[in-house]
Amino acid sequence: MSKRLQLKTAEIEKATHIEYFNIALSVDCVIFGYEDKQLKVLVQKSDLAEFQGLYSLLGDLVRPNEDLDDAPYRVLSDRTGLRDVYLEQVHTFGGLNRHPSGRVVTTAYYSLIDVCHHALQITEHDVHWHAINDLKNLAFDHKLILDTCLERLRQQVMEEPIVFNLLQEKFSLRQLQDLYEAILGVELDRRNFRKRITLKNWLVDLNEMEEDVPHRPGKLYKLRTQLRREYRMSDKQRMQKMVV
Amino acid sequence: MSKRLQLKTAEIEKATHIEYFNIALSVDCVIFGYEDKQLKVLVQKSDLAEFQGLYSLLGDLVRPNEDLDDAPYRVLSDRTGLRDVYLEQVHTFGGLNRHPSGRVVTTAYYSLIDVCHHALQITEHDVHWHAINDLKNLAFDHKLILDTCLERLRQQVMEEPIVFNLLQEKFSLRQLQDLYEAILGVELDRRNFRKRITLKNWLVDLNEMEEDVPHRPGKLYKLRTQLRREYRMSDKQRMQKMVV
DNA sequence: TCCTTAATGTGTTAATAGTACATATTGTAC
DNA sequence: GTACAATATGTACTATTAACACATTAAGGA
Repeated sequence: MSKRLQLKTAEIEKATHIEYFNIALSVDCVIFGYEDKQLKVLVQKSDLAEFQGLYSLLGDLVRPNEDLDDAPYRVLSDRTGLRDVYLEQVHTFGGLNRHPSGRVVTTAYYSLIDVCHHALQITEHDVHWHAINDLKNLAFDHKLILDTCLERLRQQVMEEPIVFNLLQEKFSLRQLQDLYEAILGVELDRRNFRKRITLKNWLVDLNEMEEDVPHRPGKLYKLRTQLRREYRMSDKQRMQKMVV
Repeated sequence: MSKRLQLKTAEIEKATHIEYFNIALSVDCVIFGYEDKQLKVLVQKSDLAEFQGLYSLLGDLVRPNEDLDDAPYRVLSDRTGLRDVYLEQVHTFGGLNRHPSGRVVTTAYYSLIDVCHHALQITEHDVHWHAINDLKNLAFDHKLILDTCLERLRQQVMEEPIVFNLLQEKFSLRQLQDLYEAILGVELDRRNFRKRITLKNWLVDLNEMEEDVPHRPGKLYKLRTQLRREYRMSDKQRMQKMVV
């Protein structure tokens, strides 16, 4: 696509003059994981002098021939090796000075992935998991982006069966409750938690037991196959399905 | 800002080569109004041949030196004369072929304004209110944008006191219920509705009565002054307040 | 003036969801 | 086999939601 493309609308005709195309568009991914009873996020060392010593989220510029919603999918695929991840667009941040190198507007997505997934491979040595609670500062406005995504995640976990993307296929109710507590940052009553979960009818009892635990083993469950399919899809895939 | 700006990060250094800056960024506003017991939206005739006869939302390209969240505010101000409107960012649409003239990514906002506001002036002759229920097609992907914003509005009306932006200062409970019904598209029980509203403690009884109605007049209420201030602010203003 | 009409204004009950809390059971480890 | 620690389950209380019926007030016409 050339910058001298055939512009047809009045509003776009002005663009060539004032160089409207001088805004770059990026995506930033808040990639959540769950490990050691802690909610974690994938970060990397910032490569900007301004932010020396700070971590930043994983992101990239959107390519000229790339659908916006494909970009975070590509970032996930490139940096973690994972495909078919859960992805959700959250907010677009367009402050004038959010990027020290120029005008970059970024769309934030959050993703939920299984830290133990066999296909997960983090090759870049400076990319690593970091507990949410220990992150006070991030490069750019990435702390704001993280907080915004975390808030959205907290809103959604009680309504939609999405947290299972953070767990392995089989899990006990205790593990599930630990996860919810890590996400919400509160302690939950075990009996009421079990009641709420069973009421939602999301789970299937596998009639299997935990193994190699230093206490009485709990029953194992998995997410209903139907729901597992539905909530492993990216935003874009879901939207396409809605249209169909 | 020159296109030859000092790029510092690796990811942005690639930009100059591949012409990443060839993506234009726009905002589109779903401006809701309420009239004749119907939820309406401000639309205008599309000026593109491809969409002849179709309406489109009000939008504009984001200016190089303009904060993203300021752009819809400017659109509102330019096209309706209104300032201090309620504005909420909803979603960013970045499909490859959503704009026939080139690559334009758009961030959608919805706004709630009072159709009877004294400062409201729609000067452009092709801009007008259109009932939501009669709109089957819009230019571009604007029908999808409208639907997405409407869905978000429906999610929010029961939680936050925002619908009052659509009404004049004084209103009866019947008028308020009609408005909720128009937004949600369902009929509500009068007694349960009144109970829910009074429980939320949003309203102040003005000890005044409706006048010039062809039936028994109802009591008039207004939104608490505190809330009225809080929920008349734009997204950006609220976020700034949160930081402070 | 009185009666009809149409809308406002309020209360009760049943069902459902949510919260607080106690006891029995099972497997591990000593 | 006994102490321990975690699983598993039930019950009473409260709050919220949903369904539903009747009295009251003003307008308008006979």
